[in-house]
Amino acid sequence: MINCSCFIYKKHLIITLEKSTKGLFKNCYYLIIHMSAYSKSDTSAIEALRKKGYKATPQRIAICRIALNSRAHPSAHKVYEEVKKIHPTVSLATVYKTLEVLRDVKLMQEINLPKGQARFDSYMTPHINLVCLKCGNITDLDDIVIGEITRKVLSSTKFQPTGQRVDVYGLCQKCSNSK
Amino acid sequence: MINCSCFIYKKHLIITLEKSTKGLFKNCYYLIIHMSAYSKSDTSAIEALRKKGYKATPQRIAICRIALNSRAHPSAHKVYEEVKKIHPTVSLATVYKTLEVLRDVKLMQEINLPKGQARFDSYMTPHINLVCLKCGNITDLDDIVIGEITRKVLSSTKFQPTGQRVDVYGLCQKCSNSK
DNA sequence: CTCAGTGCAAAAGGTTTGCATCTTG
DNA sequence: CAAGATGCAAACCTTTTGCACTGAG
Repeated sequence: MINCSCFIYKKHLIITLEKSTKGLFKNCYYLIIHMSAYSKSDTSAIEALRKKGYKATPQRIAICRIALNSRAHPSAHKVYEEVKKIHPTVSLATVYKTLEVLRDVKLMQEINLPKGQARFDSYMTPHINLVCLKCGNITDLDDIVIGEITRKVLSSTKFQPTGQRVDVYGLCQKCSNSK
Repeated sequence: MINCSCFIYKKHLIITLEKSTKGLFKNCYYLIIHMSAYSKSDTSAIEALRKKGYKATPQRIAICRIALNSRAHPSAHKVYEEVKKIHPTVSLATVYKTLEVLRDVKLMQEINLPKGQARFDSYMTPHINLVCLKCGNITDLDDIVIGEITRKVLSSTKFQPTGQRVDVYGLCQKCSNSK
């Protein structure tokens, strides 16, 4: 076992090499590893797709990598922009079809907002979306209250819940300060 | 003070006249009053509009009457269809503009759903929307849990909430039976 | 009498679809 | 090699906008 200090910067894991490890990599002081290339989601996404009978095409894997690793709640168009950097010939239609598939295999959910396009959320644990009405940013907030909701629906109605969404609209700290 | 029995049938208040009151209306045994003509929302909507500097035009009042008295979470187009029965020349653009105004004066909120158009909800007390993924019906459910959400956001973040929405997706009783 | 509101038509998105071509399993 | 996926363009739909005209306050 080797101990070394490391930190994460813009989706890269940056490892500072100590004397003991430096010898292993000539002329190197740091190891910079792009995390998405090693992220778990690739294989787990492929599995999830195949389990439901979907084919794991390169386009779909690229879309998964981008959409599932982002906590920024990207729009379909934003995902498209990112995917194009890897697959320049990809089409918006494919992105839409893939996002539909990812919803089907329960890897993400859709957030529909007033005025504008759908946004996508790969954080599937029930949570609160804090939607800023000024800058449009969406941040997630975990809370136990949320788990109660499905339980209440089940106990008081004949409705069969399969998913849920909790949005709180308002102003984020930045926007309420600058108002 | 006059006591008489009455009941409501299809938005009409039906008053059965007793001996004591019968004399006041010659040859009448019932008074049938169309409630929407006397519903509170007309005057309260007009007040709410004027308070914010909006003019209370006949079109707006008609849209209020329809949109605010419906618990069916109508779409903009559905509201338009209904309003046209009263104002045949009304345009969809006016409906959209008015719904925007009604949101602004806090008389209703918008529900954005996957695949399709926005739906409108005039029930402004925090509640749960039970959205059936098969038939598209939306029913409301009151629960105290919901009131907790804003409180939690306030106590654990710097976010300034102004509104909220809780949707639970799934199958309504009818659809889960017929599946 | 004035400014906001209306209605029309056209524009502007975002999303979906049809279809020939290409790929995965 | 067959079923399914891609990519392109066109179609779709909901929503918004521009503008001349009308009506509420």
